[in-house]
Amino acid sequence: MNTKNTLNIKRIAELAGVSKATVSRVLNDYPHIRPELRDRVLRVVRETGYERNPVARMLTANRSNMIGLIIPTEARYVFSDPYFPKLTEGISRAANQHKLTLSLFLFHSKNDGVDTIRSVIANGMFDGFVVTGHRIDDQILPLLIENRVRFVLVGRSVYNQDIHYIDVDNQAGGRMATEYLIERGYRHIAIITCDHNIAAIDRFEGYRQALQAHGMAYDPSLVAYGDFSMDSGAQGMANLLPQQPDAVFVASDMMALGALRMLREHQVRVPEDIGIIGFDDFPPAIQADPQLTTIKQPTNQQGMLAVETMLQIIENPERPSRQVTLPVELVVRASTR
Amino acid sequence: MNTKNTLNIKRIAELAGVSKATVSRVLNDYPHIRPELRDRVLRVVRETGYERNPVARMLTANRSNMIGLIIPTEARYVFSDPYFPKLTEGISRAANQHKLTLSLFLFHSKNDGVDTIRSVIANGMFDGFVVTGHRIDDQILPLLIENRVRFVLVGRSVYNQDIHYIDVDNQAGGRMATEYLIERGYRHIAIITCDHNIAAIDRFEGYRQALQAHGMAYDPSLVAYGDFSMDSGAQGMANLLPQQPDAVFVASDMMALGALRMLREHQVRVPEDIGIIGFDDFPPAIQADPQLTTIKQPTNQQGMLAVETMLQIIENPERPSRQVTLPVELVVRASTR
DNA sequence: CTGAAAGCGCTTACAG
DNA sequence: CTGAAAGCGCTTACAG
Repeated sequence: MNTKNTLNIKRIAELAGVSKATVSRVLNDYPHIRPELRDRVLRVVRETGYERNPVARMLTANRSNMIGLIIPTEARYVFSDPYFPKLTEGISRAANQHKLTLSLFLFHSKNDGVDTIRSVIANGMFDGFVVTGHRIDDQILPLLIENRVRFVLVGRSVYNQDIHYIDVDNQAGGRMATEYLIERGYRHIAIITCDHNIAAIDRFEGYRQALQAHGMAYDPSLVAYGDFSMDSGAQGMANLLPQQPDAVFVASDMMALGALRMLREHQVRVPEDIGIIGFDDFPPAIQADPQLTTIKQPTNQQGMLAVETMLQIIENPERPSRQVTLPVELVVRASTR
Repeated sequence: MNTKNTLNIKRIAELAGVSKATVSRVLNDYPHIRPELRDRVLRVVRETGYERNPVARMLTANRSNMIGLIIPTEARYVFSDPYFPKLTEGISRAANQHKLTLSLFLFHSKNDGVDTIRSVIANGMFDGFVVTGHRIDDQILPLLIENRVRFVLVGRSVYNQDIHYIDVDNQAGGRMATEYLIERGYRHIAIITCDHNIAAIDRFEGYRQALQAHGMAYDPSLVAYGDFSMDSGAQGMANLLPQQPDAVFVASDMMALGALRMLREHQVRVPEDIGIIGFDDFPPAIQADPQLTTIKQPTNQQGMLAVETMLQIIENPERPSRQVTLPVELVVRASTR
C-alpha cells in the first residue's frame, strides 16, 4: 500500500506538522492541547475529510461504537409479532443519533443462540448489548451475566438486582385492564396469559390484584396459558369458553387477535356476548374487526432509553444499575362495551 | 495486560511449539502444512477454546465477516409493512449459517441516511451490504456504486446492468393477478400501484400485458397511485370508486388492506360487488376480513439468496454479476369470486 | 513447508 | 503541552 496517499493518522500528522499522538489526542478531545495545534489539526481533518479507521481504534481503544441487539426468542415468533419491529425501530433511532452501529442477533433454532453469543462474547468487539424477549428459561442472559458482558435488558429480569433494565409497568397495566372491565360491569373475567414470560406474569399479577381490590374471587379455571402466538390465543379462548366468561383480558394483542378469531368461529359476538381487552397496541393494519381495546406500552421509547442507558454504562462502567419502569396507557376501542 | 495469560495467537504458538505464522496458516486453511504440525495446532486450539480476535483480523486481512443490511426507506414505513421483517429474517438466517454478523442500517428521516452511509463507506469495515427498499429517487444506491462498495440488491435496479440482484418476478406476478381476475369473469379491472418503486412499476407492466393479451383496453382512469401505505391504498380505492371497477389489483397487500377498509366504509361488498387481489402474502394476523387473495413472493428465500450471493462476491470479487429472478405464486382466498 | 519480521492504523503510558 | 516508541493481535510477503 502506498502509505503516502492513504488517508491515515500519519498523513494527517504530516500535513498538520504535528505528531500522530497529537492528532489522536485532538480527535479524542483531550483537554490540554495548545489551541493553535488543535486548530491546525482540525483544519486538515476537515479539508481532507479524514475519518479514523474504526477497526484500528477497536484494537487499541477497546471501543467499537457497535452495539448488538439480542433477541433470544426464535425469529419466526419475533417477526410475527409487531412488538419487536417497533422496539427495533426505537433502538435503531437512538443508535443513529449517537453514531452507534447496531448489529442484530436473531436466532432461528433452539441452539442457534448460545453458540453465537458465546463466540460474540469471546470476540469482545461489541461495546454492549440490548437484550430483549426474555423468557424465564432463557439461556443467554445467564451467559452474559457470567461473562460480565455489558448489557441493558428490555423488560425486567428474574436473575439479579444488579441489572440495568428498562421495563414497562406490566403489573399496573394488568390492573388497569382488569379494573376497566370491572368498571364496565363485567363480572366473570377470564385471562389468557403466558407462564414463561416475565411481562405476562406481571400482567397476570396485576389482574389478580385488581380482582382482589374489588372483592372478586380469583378463579383458576378462568386462566388459560398461551405462548404469545396468535394460535395459542385462539386455543386459550377455546379452552375458556366452557367457563362462559363475560370478558377476557388477553395479556398480548397477538393472542387477543387469536382469541377474537376463535370467538368469530364460534359465532360469539364482541362485545355483546363477551368483552376483550389486549395489551400492546398494534398498528391499525393488524387490528382485527372489531378494533381491540388494549393497554398501550411505549415500545419505541423503551428502545431508545435502552440505548441511552447503554451509552451511560459504556462511559461510566461503575455507574449503579439503572432500572426504569415506564407507564402504560389504556386505549379504548370497539372490543369492550 | 499480562500477555502470558491472554489467549492470543502467540500463546497458541507457544503451546503448540510452532510459530505464530504457522498457527495463522492452519486457522486460515492453508493447504501445504505438515499434518503433524497442523494437528498439534488444532488440538491446542480445541483444548484452549481459542478464537481469533476478529478486530485484529479485520485490520490485517481486510475481512470482517460483517455485512450490513441497508433499508433506504424511512423506518416507520419499513416496520409498518411485514415485508421487511420477513426479509430481515431470511437475511439473518443466512448470515447466522455463514457466521456473518449482520448490522442494521435504518433511517429515521430524509437525510439520516446519506451521512451515515458515507461514513460507513469511509470506514470500510463491512465486507458488503444487502440493499433493499429501493425507491427510484433513492440517493444511497448511486453512492454505493460510485464508491465501488460491494452490495447485493434485493429487487432490481434502474442504474446499471452490472449490479448483483435478487428480484422476484413482479411482472409475471402482475400478469398472473390480472389474468386470474379476467378468468374469473371480471371485466372492468382497476389497479392501485406506486410510481416511484420499481417492483410496483413491474407489477403495473404485468397488468398492462395481461389486459393486452386478452384484448382488453387499458384505461388510465382505472389507475390509482399510492405509496405502499395502508392509507394510500384506502385513498386510491376512494379515487377509483366513481369509475365503478368490478375488480382491483392492488400492487401491495398493505395498500390492499387499506382498499378493503375503504370498501367496508362505503358498504361495498367483497367479492360480491368488487373483487380484490393483492401482492405479498401477509401473515394471517394481518389479514383483513375477508381474507385477501394475493400473489405470494418468496421473501424469506430472497433474503437468504442475497446473503449467499454476497458471500460469493466476497470470495471472488471478479465474479460476473449474478442476477436472479424468483417465481411468485397465486394464493386464492375470499376476496375474489 | 516454516519462521522471523514488517506492517495494518490507531492509542497511550512514558519521558521530557 | 507534546513527541518517540511500544503495543493491540493478527496476516503475509520474504527468505530459506
